Amino acid sequence: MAETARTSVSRLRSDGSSTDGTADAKRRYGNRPTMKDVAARAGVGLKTVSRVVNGEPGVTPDTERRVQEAIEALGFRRNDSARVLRKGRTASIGLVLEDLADPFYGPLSRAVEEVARAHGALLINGSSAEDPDREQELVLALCARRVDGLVIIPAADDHRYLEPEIAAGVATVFVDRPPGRIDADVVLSDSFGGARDGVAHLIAHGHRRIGFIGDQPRIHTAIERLRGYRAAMADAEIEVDESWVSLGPTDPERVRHAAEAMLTGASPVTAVFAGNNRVTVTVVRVIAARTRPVALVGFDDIELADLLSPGVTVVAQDAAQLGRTAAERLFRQLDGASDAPELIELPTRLITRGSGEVPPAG
Amino acid sequence: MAETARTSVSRLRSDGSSTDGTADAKRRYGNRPTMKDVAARAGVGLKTVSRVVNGEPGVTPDTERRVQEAIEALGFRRNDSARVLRKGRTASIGLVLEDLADPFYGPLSRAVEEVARAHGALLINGSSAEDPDREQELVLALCARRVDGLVIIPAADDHRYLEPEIAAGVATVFVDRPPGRIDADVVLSDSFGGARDGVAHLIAHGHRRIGFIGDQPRIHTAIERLRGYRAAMADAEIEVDESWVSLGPTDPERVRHAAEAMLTGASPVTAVFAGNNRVTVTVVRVIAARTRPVALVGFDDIELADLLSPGVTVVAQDAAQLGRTAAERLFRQLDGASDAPELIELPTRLITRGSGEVPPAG
DNA sequence: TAGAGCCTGGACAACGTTGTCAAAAGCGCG
DNA sequence: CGCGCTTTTGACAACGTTGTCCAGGCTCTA
Repeated sequence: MAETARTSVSRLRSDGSSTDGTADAKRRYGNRPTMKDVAARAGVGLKTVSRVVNGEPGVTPDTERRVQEAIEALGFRRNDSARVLRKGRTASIGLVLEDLADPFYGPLSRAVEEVARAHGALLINGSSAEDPDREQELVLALCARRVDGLVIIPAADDHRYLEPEIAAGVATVFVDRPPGRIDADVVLSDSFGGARDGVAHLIAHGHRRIGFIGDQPRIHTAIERLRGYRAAMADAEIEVDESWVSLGPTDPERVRHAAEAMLTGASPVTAVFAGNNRVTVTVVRVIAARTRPVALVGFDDIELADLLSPGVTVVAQDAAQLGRTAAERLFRQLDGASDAPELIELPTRLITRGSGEVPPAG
Repeated sequence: MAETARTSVSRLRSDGSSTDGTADAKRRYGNRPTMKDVAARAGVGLKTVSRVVNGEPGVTPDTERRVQEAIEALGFRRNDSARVLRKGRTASIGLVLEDLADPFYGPLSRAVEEVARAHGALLINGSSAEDPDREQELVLALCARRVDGLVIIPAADDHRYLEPEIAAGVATVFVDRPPGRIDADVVLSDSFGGARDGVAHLIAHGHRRIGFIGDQPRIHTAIERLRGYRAAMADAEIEVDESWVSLGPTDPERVRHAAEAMLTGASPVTAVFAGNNRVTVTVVRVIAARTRPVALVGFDDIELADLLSPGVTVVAQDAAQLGRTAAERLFRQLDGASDAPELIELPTRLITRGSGEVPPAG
C-alpha cells in the first residue's frame, strides 16, 4: 500500500478552456439545483427562496418551512459566484507571501485568517517564492477574482502595476516589507532597531569582531537589519571589516560557506548576527560543529531555541501580530476609513538565552 | 511609531448585506471598466473583446491591437466571477486543515498549492481549529464558492454532510486522517506501522516500561499510533500498565502533567513515545528539566531535532508528500478519472539521533 | 361593509462574461 | 460582375443571484 514519489503532472496553465462548449449547460455544476429549482419544488416564487436563504424578513413561517424543506431535499447550496457578480463584494481577501512552509509565515497567515474570519471573509493565499513575476501574476489573478482586499508580503520592488487596482477600490496592505514605488499602508517590524539592539548586546558582552549574515540585498528587511548592525558598530566606534558582512540567498549551502569564511578568515569573528530564521538555523549548525565557542544572536525566534545548549538568543518579532495588525488595517479600509497610507512599525524583543552572552574567544 | 496589541474588532459574521441597495450600480467595483467599456472605446463589438482577452482565434491583428490599447488605457481586468458563473469552473480548490500555524501543515499546504498552481488553480484555505462545526462551516462556504475540489484534513468524524456536494461533482480528497461515514479518497501516513516501529526501537534498546502520550482519542491518528504502540508492546510480550498511556489535548500544560505523572508514578517509565510534534516538543522540555535520562521517540520530525543533546529520534512523515499526493489525486478526479475511492498510505521513516537510543535508567 | 394600510409573494431587470449563430466583409473564380 | 466560399465580426441569450417594484390578500377601523 506504500507508495513513493510521483512526478507532478505539469500541464498548460491556461484557463482550461478546453473548447467543450457543446456540453449541456445543466451539466456544468454537475446538475446542481438552483433557486429556481427550489422555488418550483416549494411552489413559491424565486425571490421568496432568495429571501429565505438570506434570512430576509417578510416570509410567513409556513412558507419558510416549505422552502427549507425543498432546500434540504434538493441539497441546494447558494452559488456565491452569482451572488458576487450581483453584489460586487466577494467577502474574500488575498494573502501573497513568500513561502507558506516557512515557519515565520505560518502564524502570520493564521492571524490574517482569523481576522478575515471575524469579518466573514475567506482567505485565498499564494506563495510568490520570492519571485517578482510570480508575485505579480498571483496578485493580478486575485484581482481578477475581485478579492475585496490584499495583504502582500512583497517580493517585487515595483508595485506600480497595482495602481489601477487600488484606484478601482481593492484595499491593500503590505506587511513585513514596504511596497516599491507606490504609496500604501505598511506594517513592519522594527528591523533596524532590532538588529541594532541585538548587535549592541553582543558588543556589550565584549565582542568587537562581529559578523553579519543576511538575506539578499534587494530585500528591504535585509538592508534594514544590516543598517542596524552598522549603526551599533558605529555607536561603539568599531570599524567594520567588510569580510564580516555577507548578504545573499538564505539556502543552507550559501549560509554555511559565508559563516565558515568569516569564522576562519584573516580577521575571524567571535560572534555572528544572523539576519533571519533561515540563517540562524544554519549558523547554529555551523557553530555546533566547531570546538571554539562563537556567540550568536539571530533575528526571528525559532522553536526549541531555548533547548539548545547554549540556548539561542534572538531578536524576536511577533509574526502573528504583524498579520493581525495588517488584516485589521485592511478591514478598516474596507469599512470605508480613508485615512492616508500609514506606516506601522511593531517593536521587536530581545530574548537572551545564552548564545548571545558567550564571551569572545581567542 | 511602535504599537502594542490591539483588540480584534469582531463583528457580525453575516454577509455584510448592509442594505445599501441604493448605491449606484457602477459604483460597486469602484468603477471598474468592463468588456463593454473596452468595446466602446476600441469601437468594436463586445464579443471581439472577449476573443482578444481569451486569445481566441479569428481576430485581425489590427483589431486586436486596437482592443489591446483600449484594455491598457482603461486598466481593464476581466471579472472572473462572471466568467465562473458562465463557465462553471472556478479554477480554485479549497484546503481545510487544522491550523496553518502548525509547522506540520505549512509544508503540506505549500505542496498542495504547488500542484494547484501547476494546474492553473488558486488555493483557498482555512483552519478548522480542530472544531467539527467550524470544519463544516468552512467546507460549505467553500462549496458555495463552487471550488472545483476540496482537500480536507478532517476534524469532524461524520462527513455525510458532504454527500450532496460530492454528488454534485466537487472532487474531494482527505489527508492525514480518514473521513467519517462516507467513502472517499484518503492519503495517510502509516501511523500504525510508524508508531509500532518507533516503540519497537525503544524496546530493542532495552526499555520495557514505555509511556505513550498522544492526541485526543477522537482523532484517528492518535488511535492508530496508540494501536501501533500496543502492537509493539504485545510483540515483545510486555504487559502495558495503563498509567503509561495518556491521550488528550496536546497543549503544553496537559502534556507536561501527563509526562510528569508517568515519570514519577508507582511504575515509572524509562522511555516515552510522543504521538505528534506538539507532544514531542513539550516532552523534550520535561525531560531536559530532569536529571535522570529518559529515552524519547517522537512521531513527526521537528526542526533542529538534530541539534538538541541528545538529538531527538523521530518517526518522520513527509508532510509535503502527503499534500502533493492528495492534490494530484484531486486533479486526477477533476480530469475525469472516475476510479473508485482509494486509500493511499505513505511510509514513515525512523530517524535515529540519540534520544531513542538512551538506555533505560533505574 | 368599504376603504386604508400593511404584509407577503412574485415578475423582471440587472450584474459581466461566454457560447451560439447569423450577418457582413473579403476573396477567388467563372 | 455575380456567385459561392472563407474569414471576421457582432447581436443575443444564457449563467444564478439580488434589488426594485407592483399586485394581491389580509387586518383593522370607521
